[in-house]
Amino acid sequence: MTLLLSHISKFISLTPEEAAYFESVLIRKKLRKRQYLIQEGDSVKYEHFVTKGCLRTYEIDEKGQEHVIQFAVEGWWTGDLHSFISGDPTTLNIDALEDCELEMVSRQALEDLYLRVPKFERYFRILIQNAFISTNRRVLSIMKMPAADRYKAFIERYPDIEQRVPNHQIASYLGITAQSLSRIRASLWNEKPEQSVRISHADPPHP
Amino acid sequence: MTLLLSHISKFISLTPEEAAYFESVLIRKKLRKRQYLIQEGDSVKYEHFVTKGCLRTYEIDEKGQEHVIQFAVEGWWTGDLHSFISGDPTTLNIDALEDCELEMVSRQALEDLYLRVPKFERYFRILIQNAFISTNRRVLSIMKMPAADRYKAFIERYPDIEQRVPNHQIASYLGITAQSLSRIRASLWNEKPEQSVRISHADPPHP
DNA sequence: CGTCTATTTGAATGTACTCAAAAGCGGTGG
DNA sequence: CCACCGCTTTTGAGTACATTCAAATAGACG
Repeated sequence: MTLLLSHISKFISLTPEEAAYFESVLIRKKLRKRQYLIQEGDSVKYEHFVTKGCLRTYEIDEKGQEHVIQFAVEGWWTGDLHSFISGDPTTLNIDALEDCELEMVSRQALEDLYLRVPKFERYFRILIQNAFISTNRRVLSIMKMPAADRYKAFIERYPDIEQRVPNHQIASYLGITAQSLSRIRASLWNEKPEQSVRISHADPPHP
Repeated sequence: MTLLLSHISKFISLTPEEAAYFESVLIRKKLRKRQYLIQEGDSVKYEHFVTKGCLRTYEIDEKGQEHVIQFAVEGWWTGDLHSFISGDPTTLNIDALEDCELEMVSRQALEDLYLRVPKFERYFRILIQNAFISTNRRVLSIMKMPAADRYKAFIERYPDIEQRVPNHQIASYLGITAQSLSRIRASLWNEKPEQSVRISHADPPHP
């Protein structure tokens, strides 16, 4: 069974026919590292499920600053729901941090799917519900935790992502600069020196 | 037609029977100012639609600091989706800022409703979708805007709420202290003195 | 009126930022 | 294979914005 179908089956159960129908509307796509999936100004036509690789969603503000909104790895959906639904041009960019493989559903296919297999309405409701809950948590964590704690929480929660994504992008996700993150990491070194040797040749910085 | 039904009819259309069935599962509730709707530790049994009044959702951190997550006025849903769905005890508090009237749906009633009138699955999917999109925007605005701009954006977007809610709670919603908000407001005074007298008669700006 | 809460203001502190530059790492082409 | 180039990470110094603590003023409500 594909990664996507097994993901779906955690929430709803499909007959073989329903599963086959669903698979028939999917579009597959490969992306090379650094390629864009979506660029600012596009009208977003698909929602994307990641079967392989890692992507990031970010926005660029007036000052040219990038703000990372989301990382997506295997088993995650990504895209821009707002543009996907409204058809408005997106303000977001999504690009591949690694070579990627995606399964995509178009708006039309999804609407048809909702009518033909209403269970999918439930599947996506639950997905979005979970996404909503976790975004809410993120708002709270930005408001109530200092940056260092947010970083610790991040590596706790997404240890896999932390390994695959450059620090300055994690910094952006956390809402701080790369420099600040670097200093935070340095201060964690002193705090718990045991954990510092995890990767390999990483010596504690030394003045 | 009730406020709730007219809200629903913006997204799905119901037959009179479906509407009647829906209304039959609703529970009405009144709340006096300062009363709790939900308290930390509760297992949340209902989602609540506000037909009258104004409520706030907040969390208290280890240091005893309150963090306002949401305000809800007429036409909004409020509650704790996470606890509502999982049954876990909530970490949130919701209380009434004014005397309130609510319509409530229980988890069981909602599940039954989904089965009997699957269109509701769509209604709530769309609701949550919108909530998700706007929370995402909030994350971005916290990350990329200074507090003063966030405040300006807030009063633009929710002029009604701004009138009804004490400043220190707006400050909390914005993720800043009441003192900081007070200084921000003072600085807006100098910046655009014309707007400061909005309520009474408009004098030509004059330093 | 008096009490309680909300708002404002001041002064000192702190956290994260900007600007700038050095060091580290990785990929590419000669 | 190595030298070079570009990008990432680190470090330093000075700055800005928001915080804390404290106290005064202003409003609301009984």
